[in-house]
Amino acid sequence: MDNITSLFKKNGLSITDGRKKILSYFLNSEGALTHADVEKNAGEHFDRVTVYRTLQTFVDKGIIHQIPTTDNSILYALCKDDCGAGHHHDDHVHFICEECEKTICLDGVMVPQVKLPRGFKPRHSEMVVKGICDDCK
Amino acid sequence: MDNITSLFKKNGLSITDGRKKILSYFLNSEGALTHADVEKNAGEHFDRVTVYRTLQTFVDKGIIHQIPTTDNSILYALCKDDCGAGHHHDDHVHFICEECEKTICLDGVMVPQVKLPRGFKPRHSEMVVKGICDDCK
DNA sequence: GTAACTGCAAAATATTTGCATCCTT
DNA sequence: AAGGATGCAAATATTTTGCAGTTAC
Repeated sequence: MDNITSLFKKNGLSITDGRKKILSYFLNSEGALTHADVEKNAGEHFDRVTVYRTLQTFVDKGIIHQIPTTDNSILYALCKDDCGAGHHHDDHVHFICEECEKTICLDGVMVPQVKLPRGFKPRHSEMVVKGICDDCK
Repeated sequence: MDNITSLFKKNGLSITDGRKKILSYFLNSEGALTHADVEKNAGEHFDRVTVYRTLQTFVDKGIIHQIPTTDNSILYALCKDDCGAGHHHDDHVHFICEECEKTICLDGVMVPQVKLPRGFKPRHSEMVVKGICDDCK
């Protein structure tokens, strides 16, 4: 039983051809992908709706996570091994380079907790840092 | 000639009623707003298209900037240099209530510094926390 | 008067939902 | 066989574009 299969099993997902191909695409790309990338390049034609549902399922199960962007296209990237359904505790800081415009996952930099005023219940925190990345400096 | 007028002048923009009202809304909110916020709450009804174009113009001129989120809703906030003297609207955390959909500026909660990997130069940090606000809890 | 701005209509895109069919277990 | 997954069609929602009328300078 390969990695992909066991990952699906672990999350209670049926092992289907489409899911295997889409996840393989992420593993082989080692980077963030858009919905359009998946729809066009995941190896065969997948219905647009199937891609929406598959990506959402992967996000829900903690297999991939979303990276915020300012251009109306959400990026998706693989999560670290220890993510599970509901708890993306690899919630890390994202860095946007103002030079090359690339968005980079700073996997080693966790979003810090902040103390909120009385009565505020946090559910999800996001932190985006803009500046100049290592390649462009 | 007030702040708003001179700011538009400085950027070569015509001084129109709509732009003044939308920018005033940002100044009075002192925080991040979505397209929908502007369309609904900027003081009068603005055409959806006008809001798109106005926000884009402000971004292009460096009057406001975009804060990416993962839910397909871009946040817009005033840029530092254009805030009133001594006011640094961008340094605090923004809270978005998932119940009432309001965006709240937590003026007392500063965005924490994070330690970035070698070679990364931060210029600007944003932090957005989503959850349930004091009113909706 | 001219160029820039706005609003309406409509086109183009993107996302969600319902349902019938097919596949996994 | 049962429940989940997929694909198609269609309903919604979002964003962009074209153009004619209006406003700022």
